[in-house]
Amino acid sequence: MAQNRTVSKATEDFGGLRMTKQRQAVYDVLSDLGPQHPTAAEVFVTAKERMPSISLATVYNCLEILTGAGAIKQVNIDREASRYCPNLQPHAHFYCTGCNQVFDIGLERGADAESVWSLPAGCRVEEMHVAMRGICGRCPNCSTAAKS
Amino acid sequence: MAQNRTVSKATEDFGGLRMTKQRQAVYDVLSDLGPQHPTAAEVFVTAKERMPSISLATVYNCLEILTGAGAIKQVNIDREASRYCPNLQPHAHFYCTGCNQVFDIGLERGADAESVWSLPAGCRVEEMHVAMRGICGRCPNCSTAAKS
DNA sequence: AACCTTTTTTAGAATAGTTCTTGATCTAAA
DNA sequence: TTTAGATCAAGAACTATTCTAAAAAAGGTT
Repeated sequence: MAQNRTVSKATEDFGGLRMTKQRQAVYDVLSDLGPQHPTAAEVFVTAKERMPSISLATVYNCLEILTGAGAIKQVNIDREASRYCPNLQPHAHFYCTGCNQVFDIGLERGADAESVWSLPAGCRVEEMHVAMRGICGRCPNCSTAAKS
Repeated sequence: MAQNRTVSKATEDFGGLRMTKQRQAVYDVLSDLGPQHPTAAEVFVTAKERMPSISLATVYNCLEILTGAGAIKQVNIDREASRYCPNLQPHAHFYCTGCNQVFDIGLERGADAESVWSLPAGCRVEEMHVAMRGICGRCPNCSTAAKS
């Protein structure tokens, strides 16, 4: 996971953002836990193991700043706790109600998610969030459920 | 707005749901305020004008029950307060950061929102939420912003 | 109608996630 | 080294929502 990201992650520079120890730690935790799409509280637990002085408020602060700088993405599914993800490619999120996990879903080759929607003229989309909910069929629990 | 819905709204029957006075009131408020996508608190204000005894907890309860019965849809954009909408057609939501309003966006004729995403085999989507954020270009405020 | 059971409503307390506040600490520049 | 501004830590505060317990309403049965 995150193969070709690992090399550069420690030195990546996002729009003149000052990479403090805390921000780096939060970013690193996120890129290590990437596919798990951790919540702020989950990031905090792992970050605290590595840097015991870090506080939850700081984790929130860092996540917000990293999001604003475009280094990570905030993922909201329903009104559950926000999750964070270091995948900057355009992608959707699939929340599996069987195993309670969030998966990234890429675009089909050549497809464009925006064009299926009939946007009024003059409408300018700056951000698009696509979330699906269902059964992933990957885990034992889910593959049984998927058959029904 | 809601032209061909108005006639039937008072008598619509959603899966054997008991249509209590409160549920009817909440549903009516929602279908009157439809395009505004009101929050629970906003529904409460208008519902209370019509039925002064109604409580906020009941509004939440009714909205949940109506959502579960498929009579209305819950709309979540980022972590802002949930909004509710009586439009049952498949549609996306456009949140305009210029005028702070939410618009429904329909599918292009013949288009399918799911097929642009490369879902792993066995994955079964039960629900899909699409939210966009940007500038609508409809109001004076926004049409200026849209040009830049 | 009178009784019983179940559902719904109400009002307020409780909760969870997040944001805010304050003072301390760090950083970069002069 | 001093100074100004940015960042951090800890805990209080806030907000949307859910929970709880008791009262009220709605059905169903005699």
